[in-house]
Amino acid sequence: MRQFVHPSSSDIRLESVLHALSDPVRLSIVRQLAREGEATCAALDGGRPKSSMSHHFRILRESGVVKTRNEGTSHMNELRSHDLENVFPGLLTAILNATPNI
Amino acid sequence: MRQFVHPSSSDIRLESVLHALSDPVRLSIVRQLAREGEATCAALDGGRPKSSMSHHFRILRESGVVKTRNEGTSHMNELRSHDLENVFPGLLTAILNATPNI
DNA sequence: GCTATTGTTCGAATAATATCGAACAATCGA
DNA sequence: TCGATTGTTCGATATTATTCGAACAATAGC
Repeated sequence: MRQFVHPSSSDIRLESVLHALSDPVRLSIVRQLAREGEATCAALDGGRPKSSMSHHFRILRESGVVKTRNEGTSHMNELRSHDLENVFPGLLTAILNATPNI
Repeated sequence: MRQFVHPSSSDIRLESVLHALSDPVRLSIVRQLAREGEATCAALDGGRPKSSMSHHFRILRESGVVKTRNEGTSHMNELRSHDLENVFPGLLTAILNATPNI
């Protein structure tokens, strides 16, 4: 529960971002973060076990999609929208504009 | 070697597209198709075994990224740029604009 | 029809991911 | 300091992907 791995902007790889976002659970996390700005892990778990969510947050973090900071006992997550826009202009926007499957 | 599975535009799912493009081999196929317009499977194999490539082309086809048509004994592939643009505006452009990793 | 060419399909081995309970770590408040 | 709360890490299992040789299918040309 110590320091998180956050790649620097220049280390964000397109394949990793696409892989991170190709999972339904993670994509829905990202959509919710886009709506709400930031949220704790618990607020995003949708009833899933903590260990599963922790895994998904790690993938999102290590791919460069999400930034996590400590906030007391909880962890606050936000999208790295600016960094992503710098590295892959238009990508996150296009993904967020896509209609979620019915 | 008969009819290929090509989802209709409305059946193209974002997760599937992202997953298809999260693989380095498939991403490089897509980049090459974007440059050259269309190409046969053989022209895109980069020396890899045919069975491996056939697998990747299937993923690209079934996710809706690529359209394959018979052309004699060979198969001609092209990006479904228009369909993708309609369903996920800006997505393919953003991905193709991203600099390939060095 | 025979042969060469181009891909697909099958099958099996290997690798990578996902899922989740249980144990652990860090912080807050009483 | 003792719980309670919030996540992470570990370990084990299950599912899914990747890779590739070998066999098969379709077409073209002779």
